Amino acid sequence: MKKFELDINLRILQVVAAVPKGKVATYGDIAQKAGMARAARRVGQALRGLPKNTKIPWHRVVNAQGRISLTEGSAPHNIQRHRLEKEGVLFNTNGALDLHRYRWCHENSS
DNA sequence: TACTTGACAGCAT
DNA sequence: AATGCTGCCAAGT
Repeated sequence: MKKFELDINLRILQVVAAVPKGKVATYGDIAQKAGMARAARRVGQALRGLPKNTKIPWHRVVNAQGRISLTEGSAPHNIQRHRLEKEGVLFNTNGALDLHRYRWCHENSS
């Protein structure tokens, strides 16, 4: 059996699902919170296997540059940006969003 | 079985 | 600022 792999994906998905609406997180953040500090790529792979109708808010995950890592002009990229904008996340002319503003900081208010 | 690729990120040059 | 290397881990060729 796969042992870990399943569990890892599950953890990643849980972390992604924990990102509040209107906020974003980087692959590195997700990886770290999932317990794999430098396995940012693993996060992308986990998200990559998600079905289109998944409930996981994968669109809230962007790269360290605050940009959508998917190929620009591609459908998924377009979808991600659209969803983020719909949640109030604004993009610069550069095609990037302000991580300093939207990044899901490890705040534990309350 | 070995090498390459990929929704990344951090550091060195 | 731009480019290259390394680490990380799974999947594809």
